Amino acid sequence: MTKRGPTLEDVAREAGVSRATVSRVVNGVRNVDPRIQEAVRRAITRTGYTPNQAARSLVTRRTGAVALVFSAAGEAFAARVFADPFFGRVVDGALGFLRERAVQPVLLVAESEQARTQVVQYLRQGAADGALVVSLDADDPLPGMLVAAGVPTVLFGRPPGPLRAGYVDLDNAAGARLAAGHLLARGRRRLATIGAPRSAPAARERLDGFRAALAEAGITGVPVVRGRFTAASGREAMARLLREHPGLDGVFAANDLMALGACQYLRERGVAVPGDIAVVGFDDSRAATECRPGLTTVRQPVEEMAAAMARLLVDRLRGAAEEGSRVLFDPVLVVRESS
Amino acid sequence: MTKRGPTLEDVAREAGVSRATVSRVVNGVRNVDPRIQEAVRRAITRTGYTPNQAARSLVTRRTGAVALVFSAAGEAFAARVFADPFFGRVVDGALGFLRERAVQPVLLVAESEQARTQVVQYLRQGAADGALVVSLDADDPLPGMLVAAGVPTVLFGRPPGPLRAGYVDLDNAAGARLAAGHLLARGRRRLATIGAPRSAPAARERLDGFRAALAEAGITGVPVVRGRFTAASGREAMARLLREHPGLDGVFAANDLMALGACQYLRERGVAVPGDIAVVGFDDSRAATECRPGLTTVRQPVEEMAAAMARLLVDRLRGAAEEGSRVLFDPVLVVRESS
DNA sequence: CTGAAAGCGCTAACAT
DNA sequence: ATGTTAGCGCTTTCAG
Repeated sequence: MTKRGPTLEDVAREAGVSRATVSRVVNGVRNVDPRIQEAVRRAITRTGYTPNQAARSLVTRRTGAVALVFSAAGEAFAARVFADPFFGRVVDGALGFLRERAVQPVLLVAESEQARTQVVQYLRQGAADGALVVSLDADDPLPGMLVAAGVPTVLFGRPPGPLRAGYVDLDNAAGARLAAGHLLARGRRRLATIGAPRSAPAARERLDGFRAALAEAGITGVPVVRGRFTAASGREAMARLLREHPGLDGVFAANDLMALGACQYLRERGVAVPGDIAVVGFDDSRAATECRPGLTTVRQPVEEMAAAMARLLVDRLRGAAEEGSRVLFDPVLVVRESS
Repeated sequence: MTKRGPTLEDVAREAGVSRATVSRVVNGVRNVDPRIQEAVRRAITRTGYTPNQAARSLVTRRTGAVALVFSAAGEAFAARVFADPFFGRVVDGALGFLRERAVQPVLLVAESEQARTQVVQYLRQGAADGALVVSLDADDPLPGMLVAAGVPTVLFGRPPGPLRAGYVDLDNAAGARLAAGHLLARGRRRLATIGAPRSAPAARERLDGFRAALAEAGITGVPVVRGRFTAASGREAMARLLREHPGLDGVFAANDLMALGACQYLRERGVAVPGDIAVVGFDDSRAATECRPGLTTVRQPVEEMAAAMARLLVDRLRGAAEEGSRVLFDPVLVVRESS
């Protein structure tokens, strides 16, 4: 049923040369007479030849593609992933880097156990040369499965345990310190935090860093309510904080979306931001700029980090980087109106 | 550098049978002695064998994967795609269907001309068996390029011209009529619309349908301001409408995100929704339920439509469906608080 | 029910 | 600088 297109053989015959020569031209190998190159090129356009990737991969053991895998369990996973600007930034960052190098990025979504198995199988079968993995849970088995399957892997965020995989990460604790310092400098002392599920390592570092910084300033017992990285959960968390700790004057949220939800809630309740309560988010995503008032936040250079992941992987595939290479980024405080 | 794993040959030797037999077992062909099957299975686990997809594809001309392509030009395309709940719903719908059939979904993003070329090349080289395409612009060359490259293709939305591709679509005009009828029934007569770029066919049908329905009720000259499908553009459009047509009592937006932006703006300006101005959106995305007040909207069953696309493609790959098959869905009005 | 053998289309030594 | 040749790992007739 699939009509087979022209092969190297056909082009070779058309151009009156051997398969090998055509292959050389196609792959841009030097040492081919310019006139013959030209003839081959014409034969290629005349026949409408396209290399067969399967045949090529079979011998080169390469595909020229790299997978970008988003992993986490849950209902309507894609709908949630696509609702969070964070992932879009990762995609933009990785794509920008890969396109330039003519590496084809393919996005894979591992939203369930079945999906995880399928994704691992797909990659272990050689559908891509390596994987960039963004996993949301510390206990996600996917990174380990990929590494065990021999797939060159680079992670967003330090893996919870030792793993033969490279990674790119932000100094989350330092970012949290920036947020803490800012709130303190603004004279806020009755602080609270909106956290994330315990399984999210980055968010955990943020909260720990925040509390550590406050502890150094003599402030302890900072309340935490956990959200799920969504604006809706930020609202709920804020509602609860307000109920249980009426005297608050400052809130630090583990990401912008939750900070946004918190701001919305406060505004609806007639609580002034930053007048009554100052709010600081984390990420500097679109949500931060679209928030009214503009959200003060800790910038995480997601696009650059994703590009760094891609670079790490590409270098490693070329043999130019170690298996466990890593790159750390520094956060920057972006002050807007919310605090 | 890539360590090559065990091959069929290795498993065959281990099990004391021929390659052909192992292949039969792996591919679930009947007519294999149960005892031999068992022996082969053990040999497979013992050796840790995984089939090499390239070798397999080379002979079968199949990959077992299907591409889901998002296409449209623009800066930070992925960031925008990921900001719109619509795409997440498409992904969830398609993935749900494909997973069950053990077809691997791979997401491809065509955000620039270069990307388009790369994507077409990738698919024409046989990296996937077919493509599900969600394209935002009527003048997007990608669908045509894919069809010309011989890639079995199914589109979201009717293609602007004749194309040997299947598609799934919503009766957008009917949806717009529902919105119009609802606003009229609510006694609204001074209506306006927030549209989308002229290049978006679906949005165009919505506006045309809306105006046609109003014309039947004797209302003409309905103002249009065009947005870009984003909440921010919805705000701007609403601001302009309010400025230029102060007496409005109802607005129909071509998607929920823009309706959401409009509601936010109205609220900030102290205009009551639906008291002063009734608002109707389109899609019934998450944005609709998260909007305050809840957004009245025309439901588009995106997940089902995406699943239908996947079914169309899979059937066609099996030879069980025609090249140009199509499926049409009916919209449903979902009344919430905004009108 | 199983095995032998012929490729699928391509790259990469190796010759020339 | 070009051609010849030997596979890459798998499926699939075709015999048996």
